Amino acid sequence: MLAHYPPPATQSPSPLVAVDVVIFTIDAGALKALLVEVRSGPFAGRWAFPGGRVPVGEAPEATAARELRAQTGIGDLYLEQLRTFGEPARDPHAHVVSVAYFALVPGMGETQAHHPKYARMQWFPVRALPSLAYDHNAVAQYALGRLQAKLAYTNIVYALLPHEFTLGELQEVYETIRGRRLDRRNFRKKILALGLLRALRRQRRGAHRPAQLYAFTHREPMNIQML
Amino acid sequence: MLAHYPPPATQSPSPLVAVDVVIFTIDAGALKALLVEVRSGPFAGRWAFPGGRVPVGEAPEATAARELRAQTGIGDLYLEQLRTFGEPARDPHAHVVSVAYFALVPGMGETQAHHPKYARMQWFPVRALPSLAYDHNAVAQYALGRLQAKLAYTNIVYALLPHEFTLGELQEVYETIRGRRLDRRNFRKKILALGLLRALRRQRRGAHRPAQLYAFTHREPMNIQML
DNA sequence: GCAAAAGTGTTGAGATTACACCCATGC
DNA sequence: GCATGGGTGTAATCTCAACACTTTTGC
Repeated sequence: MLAHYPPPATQSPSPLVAVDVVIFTIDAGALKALLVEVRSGPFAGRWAFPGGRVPVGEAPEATAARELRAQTGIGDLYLEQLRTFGEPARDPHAHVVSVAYFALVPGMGETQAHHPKYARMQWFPVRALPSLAYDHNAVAQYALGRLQAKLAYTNIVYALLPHEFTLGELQEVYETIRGRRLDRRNFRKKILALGLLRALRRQRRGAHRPAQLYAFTHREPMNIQML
Repeated sequence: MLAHYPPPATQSPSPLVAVDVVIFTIDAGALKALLVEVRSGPFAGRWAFPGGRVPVGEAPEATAARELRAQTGIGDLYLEQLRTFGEPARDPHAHVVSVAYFALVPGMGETQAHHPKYARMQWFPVRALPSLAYDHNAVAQYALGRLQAKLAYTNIVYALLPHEFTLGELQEVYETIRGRRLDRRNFRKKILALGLLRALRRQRRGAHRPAQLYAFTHREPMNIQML
């Protein structure tokens, strides 16, 4: 778009611009985040959140979505800006100002894609992350705080759940992220009173008594007092 | 710090990095923001939030604090990151990724400093801002939303008030920012019950009945359910 | 029949709202 | 004396938290 403006060689040097994406999912009753192994540089061999450089002419959010799709195959997800991390020392190789994003994908994404930049890719439980490259442990902590906070006053849980789910599964997501148990009767009263769910005509059959299936009436982010 | 790493001429070009600072204050019973007049470029003559380029080796937050002090003389203030705006089209001159900050200064700062980059500097009522340069109207809207939200669950009002103040003045700040009237008795009960204030031994004398003066017990940001 | 998850109401405590009158001062 | 903002309490309502038993199914 702005290609007719040449790179500003005459201007004073600027830090590099990058994005990092913290992708959360719920898997096996645990909150997990996707990490990739850094292949080269001072942090080679360490785990980090997926990301990449922002080229001139592309919005950082577009870079985040594009890199995510390229590296993981994940296309449809909830993506919001988290915070920008710009300490000069966060990357010893160069001063990189990184816009961190925060993404949610529903249960088990089959993310087995590959990317030349990274050796491996794996979901890690958020409560037990390894020592990460760059300042990514701080990024992870910030992202978890944001997720916990937004769970209370928005409806973004929808992005962590498949299209149909039981109230038990929904409650389990809340309990997993907030890290404490909730009363089942109070939870159901509250969530149903909000009118965000519609009961489907189907039930989930499992090892025990069948459970009513529900779906969200709206699958866009809304501000609502949930908990 | 990282001066021994030369500017990455070998790397692909990166957007420029800048900061913009939305400074709020309460003045004459109105919420105001500080704007400067852009002197050159496509937006010459328009108003914008103060800001500047982030040099290699400096954290964006440090740039924001430094520019603010240089341009306005304001040194001691509340400063937090707001959000990063990086749409390529936001600045027609070049792709500038700008980290926006959000600052609060207590009543009437005597900010009459000058800076060669800007012609004029002036406080504008936030509810009646002119058409701003870049995407700064969107930045303003985002900042106002953040201020309103944080007023409800933190104690950051302290940064908008002088060291001593009356409960009436405190309530007026809340009413100004939230844009609606509050019940005086309920407000006082609530705010005093939080234990964030201590009554001083002095009173404010004015045109009418003298009012008890209060001060905050803590002047650091804390998360607390205020309203 | 038994283990395991689903489903369902009531009560008490605390928080929030609504509301009206007297007080101290400057002019 | 009057206009103006300061100061104070109570009752009704709503919200939130605590709490136990029955149902349905697979095995």
